[in-house]
Amino acid sequence: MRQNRIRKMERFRARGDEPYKRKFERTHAIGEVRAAFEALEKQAGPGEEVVVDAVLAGRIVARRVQGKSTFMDLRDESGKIQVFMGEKQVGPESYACLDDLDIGDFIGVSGKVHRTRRGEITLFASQWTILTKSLRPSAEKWHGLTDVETRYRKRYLDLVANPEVMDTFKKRIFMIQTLREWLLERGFLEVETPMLHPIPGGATARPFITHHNAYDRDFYLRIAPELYLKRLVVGGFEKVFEINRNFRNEGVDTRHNPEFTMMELYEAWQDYLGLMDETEEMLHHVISRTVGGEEFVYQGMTISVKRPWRRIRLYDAIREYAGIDLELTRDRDEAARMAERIGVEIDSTMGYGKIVDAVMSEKVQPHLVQPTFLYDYPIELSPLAKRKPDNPALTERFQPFIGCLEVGNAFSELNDPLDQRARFEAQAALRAAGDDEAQYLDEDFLFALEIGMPPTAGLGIGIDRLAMLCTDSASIREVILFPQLRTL
RNA sequence: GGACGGGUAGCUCAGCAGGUAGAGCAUCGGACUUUUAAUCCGGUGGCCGCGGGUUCGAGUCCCGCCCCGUUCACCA
Repeated sequence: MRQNRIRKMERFRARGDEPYKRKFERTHAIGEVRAAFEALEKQAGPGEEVVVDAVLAGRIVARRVQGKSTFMDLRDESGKIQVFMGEKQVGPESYACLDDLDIGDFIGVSGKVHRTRRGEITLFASQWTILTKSLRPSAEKWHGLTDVETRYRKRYLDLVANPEVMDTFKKRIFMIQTLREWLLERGFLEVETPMLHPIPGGATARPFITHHNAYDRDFYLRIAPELYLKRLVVGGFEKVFEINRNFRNEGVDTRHNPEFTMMELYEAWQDYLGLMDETEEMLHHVISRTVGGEEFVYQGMTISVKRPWRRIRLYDAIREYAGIDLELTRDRDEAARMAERIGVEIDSTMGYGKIVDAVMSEKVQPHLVQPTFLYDYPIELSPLAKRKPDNPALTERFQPFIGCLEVGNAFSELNDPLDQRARFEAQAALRAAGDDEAQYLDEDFLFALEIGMPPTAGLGIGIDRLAMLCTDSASIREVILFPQLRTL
């Protein structure tokens, strides 16, 4: 089949017609000409014929040949239009060359746009030219491309065969743009911090390791930008954010890709409750703009982002949904017994914090369909968050959940350098005890805190998960253009 | 890493009682100037994921491996 197409390509060349053209001047994108035509039709009187002259370019996605007339569907990024070519209209010589076209080829066409008798907006061609010859067929016209592995490994085929996939990614793009504009309008400055970290910090996760040859040092792909963004706040930036990739060397599933996109912001003079208000406003704005309303459906769940959102203390949520009161104890073993009694599996390596976290994910999270903030987390789970003044076992931290997905994480940032050092040391002890996800001690970050970071609140939003919600995608791979698969 | 499901033509899929590998679409040839999943007639096309085994004979049964999906474990 490929050989056949190469022969056709060569025939164009033999006729002195380059099959891989350079620039092509269009008068309209396909979507534009459709809109222009429909607008004129609305103005036109009854029986009055509407015609638009147009030069269009696009990929042939379907072809219906009828002897001396041929219909094709032509698609560009903005839409699809039917093209009619008649032997009389384009000339017999040019018409004969249509034999050398295939589905997948790019052509340029000029002519007049009318409606056919059957009501289809159609470009009646007077001339056409090959722009790019395709040498391989992509997919079947009716079923498209459904093989998930091919869709992910060869995303270009997915985009060609399944137009709704492009819609999904355009929604993601729009969502990020809306988020960025919201932040910029409120005076946040977008910054870029390193991807290569000498010490991986800012989250509890296993890092990817790489090597710098000239320095002969190992570096880690960042697991979070947090500690660098806070250094900027130390330096005097008061409102900063970054939208960029994080890398975590963990398992891959429908909600986790090894590289994922995170928005992190830091705001001086703010605390977690104030930031909760801002987060609610921000997510409400971004989601409702992206899905086109305050309600949307995610995996069969109807979700309303109408404000105000529910706010519930983590321990209260556990009491409500798990029926146990973990706040009564700080003892690891007792917490483990309570968790096991309600069927949550606990293993001996889990500390108090992880037990609370396990109960939350298994018993609480599945109920958080409508937007909900959980807040006030135990200190063991939050080594970078400020303690609550009235209860040093808790931190000023919250997480927004929507559609049972955890979409973010925020807290009043710990800016007491001595407390931060003690927390890092506790993490180091966990690490020594075999927890390879415990956080590393970053001496320079502590130095920065000793210089002084003003009161600050920080927020991270998982962009991919937000995109999943806005596009009703069951898997994170549906919202990442090139998701990570095993190399073949 | 475990469990379950899957890998057959370019695409979407059938075939499993072990007996020469099938359909639709695409493609190639023929008819057709208003079709839109066009229609009608005829044709081409396959390391049946990879490797081993059982058998006269394996897409089909057995063993090992690879890849994908779902899920559990770990995590965001």
